[in-house]
Amino acid sequence: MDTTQRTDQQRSADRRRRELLEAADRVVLRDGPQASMNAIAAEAGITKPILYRHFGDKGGLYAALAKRHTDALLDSLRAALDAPADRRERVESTLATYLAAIEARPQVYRFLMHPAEGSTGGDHGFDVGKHSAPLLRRMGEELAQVIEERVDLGPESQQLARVWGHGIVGMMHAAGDWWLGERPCSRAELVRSLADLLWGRLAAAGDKVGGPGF
Amino acid sequence: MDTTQRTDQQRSADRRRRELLEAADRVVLRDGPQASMNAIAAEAGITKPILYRHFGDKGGLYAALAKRHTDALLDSLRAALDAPADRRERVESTLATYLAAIEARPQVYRFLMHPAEGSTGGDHGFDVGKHSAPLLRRMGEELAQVIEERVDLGPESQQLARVWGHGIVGMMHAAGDWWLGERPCSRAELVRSLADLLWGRLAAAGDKVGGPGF
DNA sequence: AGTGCGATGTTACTAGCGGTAACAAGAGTC
DNA sequence: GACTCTTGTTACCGCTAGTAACATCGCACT
Repeated sequence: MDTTQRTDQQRSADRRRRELLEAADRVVLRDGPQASMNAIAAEAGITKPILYRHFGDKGGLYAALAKRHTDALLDSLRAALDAPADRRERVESTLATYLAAIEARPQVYRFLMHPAEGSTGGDHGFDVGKHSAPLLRRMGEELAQVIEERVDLGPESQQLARVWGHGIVGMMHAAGDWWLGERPCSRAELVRSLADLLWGRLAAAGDKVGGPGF
Repeated sequence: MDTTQRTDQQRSADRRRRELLEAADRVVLRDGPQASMNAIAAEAGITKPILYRHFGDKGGLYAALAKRHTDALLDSLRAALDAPADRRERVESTLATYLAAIEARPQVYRFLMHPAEGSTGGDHGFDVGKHSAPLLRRMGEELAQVIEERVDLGPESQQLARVWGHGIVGMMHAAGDWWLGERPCSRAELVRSLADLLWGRLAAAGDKVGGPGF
């Protein structure tokens, strides 16, 4: 039968694909997101057309690469987010997990967030339009779902949860990006400061001397 | 004297530079951030080397272009941020100003946030490393300064203000990006939801039925 | 055996990019 | 008139993403 044959072939192709992805990973981690297809092919010990047969174009390869890392990060975030602890604790541990991840592998992080969008060759540049940083979107949606499941927000809870999901993820991302560049404080301090912000300390704090009119 | 002469020449060069920037603006707004130097030169009615004499390389041109828009946006944000009103009002009007700006000119916004980082030609690709989105950084620092000037945060206020500045800007950015893509609600609703988040509604809300253990 | 077929791999190429060198021409100064 | 500075050009380099055409191995089928 050709079913078993096709299965064998497909399995072999899948293994090859994984090997190629691992090679691409090494190159991207070494050369940054602007790693060339030639360099990736060389690292894998083959030549360009094979890469194109497997992934279509550069965008396809990058999307496959990003999906792997995104899935891994989201898994660890989910674990922190769904832990049986009180809300503040869960928020802090999620923040800490994210920050630890980007601290441990900053190149992966940069690749996921700024994946070298401007493909220059020809008109076949992969459509960057909306998919600028899929990881952020996915994290936002994920968080929104958790919020909506577990927090009582009254009517319009779904919409509010989505706004908050994307907003909180953006806060975490921007603060993490800045922190990674300047390292102005420890990770624990950053986590506490952000959690304090989410816990309404901005509203609770008083005005500074000089009055609100100035 | 050659002082007046040089002044004349410089003024003429500056005018030319401004014209070139406006042409580049038109092309970037039409073709997106991956607009080619050839296209920009053609739009300006000249050829490439002139662009390179004025701006050094593509990164220089993009930086000059970004600075113009960034300055303009920051000016209007500062106005909202420094208005003589109470804190919540100021926060809401700043959020509204930002969202109105990105809604009015989404292409400008995309250019500022995702400026086609991966320059492919040669090794002279402009160093994207840390300067991924200078606008976000500048906004974060600006906001941090305002917070530190006007809000009483006790000791370590400076560091806390900077974390919050970058965090809030990131929240605004991510939520705005998502909102611009999906338009799930009106601008006013988004502003209120985000302000509610900053005002601690996440901490104040109760758990949903099912208990915190689930 | 031989014959086809589908995957794997190569070399050699195109078109377009960022960036530069070399050269031509106008304008003001001595 | 010669000298210099700025503005502009054409023609090129090395690189990129992506493709076409050809070679080759393994396997099934008759």
